[in-house]
Amino acid sequence: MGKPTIADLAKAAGVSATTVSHAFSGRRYVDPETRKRIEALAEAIGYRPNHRARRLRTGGAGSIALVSSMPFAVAAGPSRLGFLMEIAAAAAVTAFSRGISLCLVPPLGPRDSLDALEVDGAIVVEPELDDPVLDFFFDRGVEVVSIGRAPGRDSLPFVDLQSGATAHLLLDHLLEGGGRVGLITGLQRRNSYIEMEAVYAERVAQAGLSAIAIRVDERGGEQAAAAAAERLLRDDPTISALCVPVDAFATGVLDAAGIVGRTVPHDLRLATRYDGMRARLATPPLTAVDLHLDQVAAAAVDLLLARLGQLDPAPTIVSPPSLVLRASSVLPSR
Amino acid sequence: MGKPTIADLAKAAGVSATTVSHAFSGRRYVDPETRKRIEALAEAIGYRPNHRARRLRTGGAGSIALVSSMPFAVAAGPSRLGFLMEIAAAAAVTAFSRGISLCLVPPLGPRDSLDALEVDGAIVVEPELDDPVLDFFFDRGVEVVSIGRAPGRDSLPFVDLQSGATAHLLLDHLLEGGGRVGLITGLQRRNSYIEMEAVYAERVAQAGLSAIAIRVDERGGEQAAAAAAERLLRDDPTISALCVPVDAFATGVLDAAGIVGRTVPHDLRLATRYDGMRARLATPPLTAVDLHLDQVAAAAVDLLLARLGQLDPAPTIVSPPSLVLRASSVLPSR
DNA sequence: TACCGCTTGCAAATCGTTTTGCATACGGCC
DNA sequence: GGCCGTATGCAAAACGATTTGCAAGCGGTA
Repeated sequence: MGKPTIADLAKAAGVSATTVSHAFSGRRYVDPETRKRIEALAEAIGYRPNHRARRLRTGGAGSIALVSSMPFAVAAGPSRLGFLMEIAAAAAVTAFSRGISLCLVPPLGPRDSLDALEVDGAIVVEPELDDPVLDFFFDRGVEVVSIGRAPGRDSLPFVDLQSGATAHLLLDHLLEGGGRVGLITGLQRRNSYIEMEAVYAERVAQAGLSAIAIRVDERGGEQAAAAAAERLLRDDPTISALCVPVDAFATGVLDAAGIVGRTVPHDLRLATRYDGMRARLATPPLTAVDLHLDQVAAAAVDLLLARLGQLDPAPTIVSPPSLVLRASSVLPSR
Repeated sequence: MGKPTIADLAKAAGVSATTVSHAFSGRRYVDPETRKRIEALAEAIGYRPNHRARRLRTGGAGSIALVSSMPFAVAAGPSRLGFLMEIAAAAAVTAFSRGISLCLVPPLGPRDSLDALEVDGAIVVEPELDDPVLDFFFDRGVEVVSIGRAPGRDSLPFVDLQSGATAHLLLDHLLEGGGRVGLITGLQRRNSYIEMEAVYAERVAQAGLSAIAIRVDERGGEQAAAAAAERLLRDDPTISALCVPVDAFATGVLDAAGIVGRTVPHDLRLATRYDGMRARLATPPLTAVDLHLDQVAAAAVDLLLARLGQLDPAPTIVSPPSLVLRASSVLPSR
């Protein structure tokens, strides 16, 4: 016969299933001695409550989804993979410590392929404007929080990536080197780009400089950025620094700089946003921002659980972003 | 009132719940016209079958786990993160295309934190000898397959990482450059290390050379490898090439080479296994092996589903590993 | 007419919990 | 002794689907 059920355990302990249930849940008083006996017996016969039955009764799936709003692997090498996966790893750890599991959800393909998914809530990473993935979950009545504000959806709860502060860190650093500073963001309308562009416009105006900002389609990856940067650098030789938040774009720019004969950082200073392997291993290594993604991920999980009523709302603390200076933007002092 | 149930739909269509169920599952004939009506009505009232109820009845969780047998992030930067996450991304896509979802499971911490996990099966990535994670799932009666053979568990189904072939590719390439070739593997007993060491011993013997092989604790990461390599290179200046399967170790060796004043590839040729971002972005870029992890991941998902009886066993094809030559092991031809 | 087989549909059991409403026992109090 | 409140436990009703066994309708055949 199969796994022992609550009825088996009840029979063994000489009580009813109700009492067993109460003994475990504590929702009603059970004689301590009875409870002890039940617990010991449960251990002995190897009883474990059936999740499926419990969930049918109580509702709730016991899991949450982590969703990328972008293709996992863009054609030429995984672009946001590092970013997403660093979050995924941290989120999985936090989720499991809270007793729920984490489903990794690939970007929306054909609608129905996601029909199998059953989760209590979802975390969407850096949604873009009118992101279809948000509608998808809304339709299903699934609670959603985002990492990074969702443009055009002010009511959606989110964990702030503090893109404004990040933008200031990067741009101030590049601007204080003097010269003309350009900006390369993504074509998609994500909050981090929007804030970055706003701060850029403001700073450039303050400094009395003209803006040089272009957008590249994320799906083009490194190559698209390299091509765009090459054009930009040829058109405008006065550019002395570039702020390139997307790390894959930044390494593309590095290639472009090589092609047009500019040395980084001497002829072109460069900084990016996400401080991942890409930034650290680039040649030269890229100045970047520590976004504390592990904390962000943990905060997102807790925020979601709080909204689901499974956790008391206790705001997790996320450290402010901090600049990590590297050779790509720092001229060696002589 | 809540979401429509099968009873609501049945009433609306003027049939019984049974008929509705059969109309969807096709397990028994229903009049095509009736079925049409049911389907149209389902769409109209927004009926979607309740997963929880279905699962209680049929058994099955509708999801599988992907498990790392190592800490996600080892102290000094994610070492195997790239490897694991590349698999995770591909596995998620394949799993969802098969109508099941993928849970990312952090390495075993306190036992009970995994109690929430409910999956039909698990994929364990490169288990080591006596890996506790395997026992954990066996205890729970969860079907397991591994990526890379599980040492000491010959009966466990697995997707071959073709470590023998990989070893031959790397070692033959390094050996044909002449000189003495050393090997740095991991202390943990994973199949890929074991096979690599075996092939190494064989090849070195064939060539009439003496073996220089050391093992480094994976948990020490890049630094530990750098320290070990530095010692090795100082002790034995005749070493002309190193085969370092762990990518994080390989970049550590790169550092060590710099410290002892060796230029790669001129004074030391270097090759690693996993062709990830680390290998590609290192300076110089590292010769590596394309393991076709996307195919491996897809094959693992399908193998698991086949074992669960949810898929007809149709062996997925995994391309043989292929060498990716890069500057770390190829002397510029003059 | 009686019988058979085929098509189509329904009622009811089942999966294993949680939870509600009721029952029993018992002690204390007037 | 009668009454009431409290402590403890049980029976039974959900939860929403799947699946089995049975039956009605119907045409064809002997």
